[in-house]
Amino acid sequence: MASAKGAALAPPCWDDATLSRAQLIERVWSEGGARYRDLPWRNIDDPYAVLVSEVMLQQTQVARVERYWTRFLGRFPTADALASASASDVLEMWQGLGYNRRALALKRAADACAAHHGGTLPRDLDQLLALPGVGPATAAGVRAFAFQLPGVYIETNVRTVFLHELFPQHQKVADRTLEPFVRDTCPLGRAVGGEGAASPDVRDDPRAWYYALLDYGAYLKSQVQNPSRRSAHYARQSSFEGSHRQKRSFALRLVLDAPEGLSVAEVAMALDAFEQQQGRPAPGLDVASKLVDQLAGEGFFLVDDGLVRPA
DNA sequence: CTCCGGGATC
DNA sequence: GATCCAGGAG
Repeated sequence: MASAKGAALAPPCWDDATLSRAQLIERVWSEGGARYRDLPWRNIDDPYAVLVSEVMLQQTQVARVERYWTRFLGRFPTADALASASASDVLEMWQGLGYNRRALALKRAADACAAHHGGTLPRDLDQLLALPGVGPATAAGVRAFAFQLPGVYIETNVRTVFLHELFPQHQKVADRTLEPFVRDTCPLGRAVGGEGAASPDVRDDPRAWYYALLDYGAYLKSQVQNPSRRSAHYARQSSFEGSHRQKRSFALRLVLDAPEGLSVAEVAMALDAFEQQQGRPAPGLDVASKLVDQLAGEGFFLVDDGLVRPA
């Protein structure tokens, strides 16, 4: 008899699963529907606005994104508007949200949409994946939430539901293993290329389905120990205090506040003061210089003649 | 695989 | 103090 543990013994099909396909689908609609979150970026048909939400939500909690999304859309209402903005203006709007690279990537994605897609977003999966900062999850999210198209959308809440319901005793379950189940439960939506109103039945809508999955997953995590820890892709992250990441964020904040530009020496002095104030040794000029070069290389800063300015 | 932000929450 | 977060890129 097969052991219940180990990724190799994952149920290969529904027949071996702890729950039938119909049972799982019913449970998701029921549990997710009962805990529906009426978030501002839901049930909107603006693909750009959906993209902004998806990128903001990458590794970032819903409660934090709520405060940023509305403000960001007010300032950059369209992909063209974002493409026309300066990187520093975008980064300023992003401050406090975290993972500042996402802001640069999102602006570059808007640039690409303005240049190659007439200021709109493509529906095609591969064209979405070609956009900076858009991976499998974000692309599937845009397709489901903006275009109501079916697909495989796997992120932490979706993992939570499938791991909890279908792999309760398994460890290190890969997304590759979940994929067929996720694909097989997503409704197909209306016919490809179809026009007009969406199907009157919400249960045919991939958008409503994934909302239900997200809401059920988010709820589950408040009830049981995070099932996503049993994902093969789960990884703890190093602490933030005293990290290189923290120095990056400090340097970015510093330079954004100095549109006229700073010398590398001035950046080094500010960083030294910050570190010492935190009870840590001063990193010194060498570290600050490498930090500036790195951030400049990623497009955060412009450096000319030893002067560091916001990009 | 590691790196990337930053705050709420426990 | 740890833990987590609608992930993506190198």
